[in-house]
Amino acid sequence: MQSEQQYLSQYDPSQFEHPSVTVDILIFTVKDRKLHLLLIRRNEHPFMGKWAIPGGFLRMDESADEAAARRIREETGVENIHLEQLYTFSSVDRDPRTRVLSIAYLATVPYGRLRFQAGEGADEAGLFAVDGVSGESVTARPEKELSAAAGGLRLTGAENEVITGDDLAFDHEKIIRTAVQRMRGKLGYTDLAFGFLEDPSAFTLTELRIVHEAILGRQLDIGNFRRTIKREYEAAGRIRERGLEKGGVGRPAMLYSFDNASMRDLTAPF
Amino acid sequence: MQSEQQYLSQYDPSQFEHPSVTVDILIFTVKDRKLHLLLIRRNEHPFMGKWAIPGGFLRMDESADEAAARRIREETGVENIHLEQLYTFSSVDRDPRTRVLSIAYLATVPYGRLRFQAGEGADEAGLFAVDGVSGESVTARPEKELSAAAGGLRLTGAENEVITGDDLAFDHEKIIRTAVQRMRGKLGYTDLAFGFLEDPSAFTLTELRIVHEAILGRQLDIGNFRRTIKREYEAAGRIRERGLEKGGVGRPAMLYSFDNASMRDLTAPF
DNA sequence: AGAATAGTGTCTTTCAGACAATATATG
DNA sequence: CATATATTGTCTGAAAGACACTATTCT
Repeated sequence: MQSEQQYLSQYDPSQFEHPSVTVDILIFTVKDRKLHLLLIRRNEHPFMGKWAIPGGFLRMDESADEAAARRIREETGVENIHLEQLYTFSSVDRDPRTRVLSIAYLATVPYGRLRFQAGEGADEAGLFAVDGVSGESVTARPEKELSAAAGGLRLTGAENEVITGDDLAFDHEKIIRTAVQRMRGKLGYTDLAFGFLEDPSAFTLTELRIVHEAILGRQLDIGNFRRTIKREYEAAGRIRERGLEKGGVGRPAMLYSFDNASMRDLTAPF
Repeated sequence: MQSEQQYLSQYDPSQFEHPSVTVDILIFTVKDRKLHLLLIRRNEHPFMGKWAIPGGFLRMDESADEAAARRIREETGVENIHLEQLYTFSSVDRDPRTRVLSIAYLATVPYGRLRFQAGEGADEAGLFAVDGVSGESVTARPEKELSAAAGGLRLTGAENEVITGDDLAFDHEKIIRTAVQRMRGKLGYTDLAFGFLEDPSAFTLTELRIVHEAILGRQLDIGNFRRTIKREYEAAGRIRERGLEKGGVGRPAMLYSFDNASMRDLTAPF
């Protein structure tokens, strides 16, 4: 009988064929009261010239979480932002090169911290406003066919350039739709919105509301929003008053601070 | 300049090292008013003798969804059951053999349809009642360390055999906890519970409530449960009355039918 | 004063939880 | 009738949504 030691020393991982694994990161931010997504234009085959979600191959010495954090650092210079796993896309034919799995991550970045860096291949990067993901098409499985019409994703870039699913590489339209739906769904019972604040230690409730409105794609009642947030967060001691805002037009707002370390993740469930 | 055709024909997928990818399936069922999980005892290294979530390597010609469906068919003889992706576990050291990613799936199977088949390696299989997953530890990221104490997972098998995290292979304790939490979280706003009904075209509201209670691990108020279900499902035409139950003790219950095809999945979001 | 923004209060409806009461079967 | 199960109803308090009102700043 073999011991576990012996077994491990003789194990040959190359006896089976393995798929490639990439990590793709949906980098979201809020700018001009709207939800935006960072895409890069591919300058290589396949899908040369199309827009794509930034990503890269998973290295053998890093977990998917680590790979996602590394790629977002390389792509945007940003560190320590909120990052959560979204879904693993695995259709056999999703990449024409060979079998490629994609573990998709969702990142929330304050706009002020975003720096577009010329990527490795000097890719062109673009921020696109996300409109027209149907509010309720909460019904489909990500990997099943989502009719492009229903839910019609619209992305609006600089100089009002509008792109649609056809201008995206791979199955990235499907991935973007899944991500937007997930964000909307989780907004209400997670701390997702705080990841977009420029300064979580000094923000106004109006700023927080604007983040919520950008994600949901609709206006919220000012009074009801304040009441709800205060009940959920201030009563529990998770946000605190930090004195009045300085400068600006109109009545100065109360500043609040949120302890980023207390961010609830809720990645898998719910 | 190379055409896309040329590029693809010259692409060599073996230029990088690739991780192995497995699909693990958490097969849940409801038996004796309790949530149960199917585990198999490993008869090979590594973790020989420990209990594990059934799974297998992803083949190059199948998606992860297909692999999960295939494995559950092989393991239990069951087809056409509800299956959803849970999370992809990717820690570098989670498998001592080599780098192995696991895409975890969650399956909901009516107890009456479960058939234990002697697996490929004639593994011993066991159904374990799931107790003592802390109701609220909704705070952690699945891949981060979850203190084994908090949430203390307890699995009770045949003849009251109790096993804990130490008796499980790999990081499977973490995966099981993630799955149970996810089920609880999604129970309220998805159709998850219907996947456990022996006959979705003829069930009573009491049967449906027992499924909810098993998943949540606590009793529910009978009247309030009925009211809520009827509002959510009967008003929307998603369940229908199908006449009275026959036989049994006490007042016969109304039978309802649920159209399985209308199952809302909500895999990724929410 | 007027414009702009922040913040409070009130009314109504919806809904969840606790719990009581009624209905219909079997033995 | 007793027992068991199913089904309906009632009361209360919490919370969401619509909307009106007040407060504080700047120009």
